[in-house]
Amino acid sequence: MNNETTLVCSPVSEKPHCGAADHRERVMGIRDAIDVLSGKWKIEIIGALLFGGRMRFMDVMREVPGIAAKMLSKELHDLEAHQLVKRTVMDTKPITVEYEITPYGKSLEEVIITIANWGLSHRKKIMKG
Amino acid sequence: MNNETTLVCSPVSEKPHCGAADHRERVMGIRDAIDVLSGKWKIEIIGALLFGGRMRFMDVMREVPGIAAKMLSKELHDLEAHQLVKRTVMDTKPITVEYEITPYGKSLEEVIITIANWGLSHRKKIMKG
DNA sequence: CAGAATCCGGCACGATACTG
DNA sequence: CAGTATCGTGCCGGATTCTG
Repeated sequence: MNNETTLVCSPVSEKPHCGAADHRERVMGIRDAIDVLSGKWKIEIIGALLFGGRMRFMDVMREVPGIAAKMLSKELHDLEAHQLVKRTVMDTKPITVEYEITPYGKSLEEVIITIANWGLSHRKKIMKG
Repeated sequence: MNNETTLVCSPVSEKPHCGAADHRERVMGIRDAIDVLSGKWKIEIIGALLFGGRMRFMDVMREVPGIAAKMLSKELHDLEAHQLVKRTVMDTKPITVEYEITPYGKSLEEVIITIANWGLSHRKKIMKG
């Protein structure tokens, strides 16, 4: 995963007259999205921040059960590099840091909700057997 | 990844009267969805099958640029185990196999489209910046 | 053509300990 | 509290070869 905000695929070389077979574009879109959201934790973290609002490191840990501090730290930095999350350091007595979704990160809300809803219905289906 | 169709999280223990803090459920949903869709390729494969319709192994390979045969085979089996994809063996002279999205797999269409669209707009943003 | 088998490197992820 | 540092491991995923 690059720190730089690059694209996975090279831009569309040519698209003479937008005809059929533009799934190619969709595939590229999927690839770019996966690139940003890859891994076991990113989507959960964004979801937590999205629905929990601005919160501190430890709060995020609580909202994302099972994640290790190192992972959370790394993923948050990745998300910050992609401008999806904003980090704010408060100089209180013991230093506190707050994280929140950026306006751009908000654009992921629909994606997250859609995924969460599907997961929930999938869970119900599995539980019924 | 389990072969069995299990859930990552244990079911909701109690939810007295659906009050606040039900992001917990959403987080569980996200986790279940990630579990099914994890990895670098699954979403792309589903997308290809969703928009490309029933097709053969080699066609899927063409639709998912860069994937190795082993990966594609493995991912397709995973998806089949989760009942998202159906495999059909035709006994032609050189054996051919066809893959297609199941009705249940269709339920992922909204998810995939949402992701693809976000990825596309993200791509545009990055290219400008 | 559709894949199974094998080999292999890297990194995603985890556990623990330490710091300001 | 909010992290870094360090160490270890599994498995993800790629390349290649073999089969029916």
